[in-house]
Amino acid sequence: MLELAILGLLQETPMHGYELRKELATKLGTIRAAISYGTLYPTLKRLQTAGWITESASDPSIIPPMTSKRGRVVYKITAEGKERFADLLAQAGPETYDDAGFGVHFAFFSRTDRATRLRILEGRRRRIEERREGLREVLSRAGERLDAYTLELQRHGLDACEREVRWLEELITNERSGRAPATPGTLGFPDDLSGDAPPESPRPHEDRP
Amino acid sequence: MLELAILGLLQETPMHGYELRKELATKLGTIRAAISYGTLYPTLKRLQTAGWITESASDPSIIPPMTSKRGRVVYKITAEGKERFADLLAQAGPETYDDAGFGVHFAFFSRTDRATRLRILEGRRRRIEERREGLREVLSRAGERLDAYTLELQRHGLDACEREVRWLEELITNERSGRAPATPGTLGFPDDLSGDAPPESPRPHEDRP
DNA sequence: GTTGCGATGTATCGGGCCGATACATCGGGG
DNA sequence: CCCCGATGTATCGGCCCGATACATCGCAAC
Repeated sequence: MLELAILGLLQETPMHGYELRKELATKLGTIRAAISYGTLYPTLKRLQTAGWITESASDPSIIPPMTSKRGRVVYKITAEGKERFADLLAQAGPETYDDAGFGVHFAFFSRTDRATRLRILEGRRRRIEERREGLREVLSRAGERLDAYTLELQRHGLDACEREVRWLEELITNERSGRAPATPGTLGFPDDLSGDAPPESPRPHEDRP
Repeated sequence: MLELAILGLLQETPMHGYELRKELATKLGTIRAAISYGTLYPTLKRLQTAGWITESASDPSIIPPMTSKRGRVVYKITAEGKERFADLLAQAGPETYDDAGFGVHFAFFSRTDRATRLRILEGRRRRIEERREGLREVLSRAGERLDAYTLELQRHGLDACEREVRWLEELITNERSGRAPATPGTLGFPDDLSGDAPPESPRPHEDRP
């Protein structure tokens, strides 16, 4: 999952590890607070070995450099890396629909075509609906088997599920009618979108005044 | 974290692995769908080595047994295990407040005293508030840097944070006034609650009709 | 009746990700 | 001048996951 995120960010611009971590944190703030270095550096090494990214010494004219040994390392995506990114983004395994997987895919939706977006959105909805049904089951039939706190936890979880299903449903409706999510601002990254990018949003309805 | 959950469940009744997994799934359905055996069995081994639990051959008179080799293994908590459980439940490290950690602690709140419950609830609230502030920051100052989908993800996350803070606030208020969570049914497990158990709930207000 | 299938049940393996830790440079305030 | 916080790269032990293998039980279909 992290692989996809790194490839996605490096597609926008080359970066070094520290920067990557920060961008990851803001882009995926909902999913994971901040990626650990104990994950990041091994993953970068892995991607490098696979040939998806290359390591290049920092250009001293651009970045105020650490003047000597062990200077910062800038990572850059390769052509094969871009292919890999597209593959990962479009293919849907079961892990595509868990919390982390879905979040990463969603965060890069602007780099996908509508069909893929719909497929992922619907898969995620199905997943959450299953979770929801499981919780309803427990709440209805195991009312006396569990204590008050556990029940409260389940109720809160059920609520979150129902809320997410509604959210997904709205997104799916928007996709089908050819609208981007309800965002007042403009789209970022008008650079190299492949496939059809979502059109400007007409802001269907206002729920956060 | 799993250690705490296992100890908690085995405190109620001895069980074998398969059963444990199912109970774990219903008790922590909100947190993790189902624990992997690749996690469960090594953890059981670890707990056994540490002396928190013991392994005993299944009693054939109770459980319809698999008639021969590799019969099912029933795990039972030890006195040291109960101590360990109490320690884990009451102590609060930073991991106590992340999603999984908080969920497990909360699920066993009926085995804690009110002071501990309040401490954990407030720690969790603080954690979520920090996440919320981070998201607000990103949404306000990075409006043009991120694309519509990423922004929508952040908005949804922010919404979930605000909702959880409200939930926690309500729970904290209830705790302070000496009420259990708003549950219509009775408390389960009136067996060996240590410390002060939360009293019956007067169902303060109705928000899920 | 036997055959096959789904639920029950125990166990291992490779790999992803985490927190803790170590080490090094840089700019600025006391 | 010296220390401290931000920047920056890297490793290690450990938790947890998905995939896989293997074995038994009850039952229904053929």
